[in-house]
Amino acid sequence: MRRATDHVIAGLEARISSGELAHGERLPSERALMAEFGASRSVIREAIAALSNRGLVLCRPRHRPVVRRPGYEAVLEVTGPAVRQLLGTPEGVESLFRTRIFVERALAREAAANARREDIAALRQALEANRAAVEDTPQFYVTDRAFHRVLYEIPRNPVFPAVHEGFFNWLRPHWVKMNQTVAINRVNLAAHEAIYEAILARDPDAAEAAMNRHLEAAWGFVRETFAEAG
Amino acid sequence: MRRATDHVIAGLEARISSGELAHGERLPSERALMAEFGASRSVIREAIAALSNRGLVLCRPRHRPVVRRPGYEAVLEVTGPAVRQLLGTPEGVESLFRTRIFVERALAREAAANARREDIAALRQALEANRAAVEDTPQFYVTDRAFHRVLYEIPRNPVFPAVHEGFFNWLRPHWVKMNQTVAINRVNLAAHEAIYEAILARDPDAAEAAMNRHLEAAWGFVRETFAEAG
DNA sequence: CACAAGTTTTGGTCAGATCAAAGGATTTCC
DNA sequence: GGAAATCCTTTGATCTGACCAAAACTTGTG
Repeated sequence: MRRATDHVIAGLEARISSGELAHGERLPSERALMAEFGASRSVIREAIAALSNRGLVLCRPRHRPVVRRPGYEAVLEVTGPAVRQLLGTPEGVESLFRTRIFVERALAREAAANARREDIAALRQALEANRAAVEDTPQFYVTDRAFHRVLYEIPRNPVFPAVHEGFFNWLRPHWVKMNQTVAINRVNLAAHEAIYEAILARDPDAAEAAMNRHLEAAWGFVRETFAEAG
Repeated sequence: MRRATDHVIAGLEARISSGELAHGERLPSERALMAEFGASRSVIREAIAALSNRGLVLCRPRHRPVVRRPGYEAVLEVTGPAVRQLLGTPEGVESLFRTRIFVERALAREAAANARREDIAALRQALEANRAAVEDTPQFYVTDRAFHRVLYEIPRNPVFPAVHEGFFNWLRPHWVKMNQTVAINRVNLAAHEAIYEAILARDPDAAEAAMNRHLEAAWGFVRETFAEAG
């Protein structure tokens, strides 16, 4: 039992993945599509909504939907609303943060074992940006994020940068609520330095341990904020 | 700029998370909802579709939507269609498989370091099921999956079992296409034994290495199948 | 050539109607 | 009495046609 909507979805999906509808191009108007597929606007509209939820088109209210090349970022973006549901509860936040810790410990190990020369250069550059921004809390957040980003790029697997985006976007609300101070920035800077040193020394165990200390401490800060906020 | 649909979505979300609409209960009929929210069926329908995409309700064609408690499985399920888009390309499959390898290497290490007595018992039980099913290929697939599942449960973080579901469901089509033979089953069984031994010996490095060999070999089998299929 | 005003297109929403499947309620039959 | 077949109401899926306000496009003007 197929719904008419499914037919339209399949048709549009085909036209997108065949490249007939190119990335960045606007979708035909709803009325044009109803002529093309011989369906009413209801089903066209429903199909477009479905494509939007699959990350194939980007919909803004009152604007023509825009075709997007499916990518890992799109997947994470689509996942956003569902994840936010889970972040309503403290346990949800903790689960997600601990997942992040798990991933980044492994990333630190991976970096120590396999980082190339250019990776290490990128890491050092990010570290210097940290140092330069240590007095400027908002800017430090940006460079902090960039430092971790480098680690997600080292495996050269496009899934990881997308996961990085996901973690940071989902957890940001809980992060900015935190009391960010220059003192904490210094702690984090020192932690980054330790991680960098361990990676430079090609010592996976030390890198993992340093990352673990860093993120467990960060989690402690976040949890404190929770406790205060009640 | 708010759309009427957003209002209905918010209203239903509230009624769900407040428990007024309990898990497993059926949503009111579309006609009832349009009376309640003073909106036309179009917006009600669009709102329900949106909730479905957020994993808050489960929709089957021609059936009344059913309320679901938001959970990590729901998130992964919602992500499914988008991920499947990416799996259309061989690079997509490889990225996802390598992500799995990355995660399970870390899980093996984690297990060796922190598995409790009951975890190890579960692992041994799963391993024995592997042994018993080694001649029965379809059954071996089931027990194979169960063995890996145990590893995802060891960190006691609800995100991981959901990720396990995701990996297996997404990759299953590429797995079943593979030439599964008793010979391959034996290879995998031996690999599982090696992983188990390393975890039992509390040797993270050996556990990670064993897992790595296991999954790289598996990836080799999958890739061969690709090459044959063209 | 840029910018403002006017016109057409188009997404968001509504109202009302049809149809076939789902879900009960009812009756039939062992 | 309980399982199975049958009837009837509800309800999801789809269609038609319409209206409005915001976008997108066109045109006139400085």
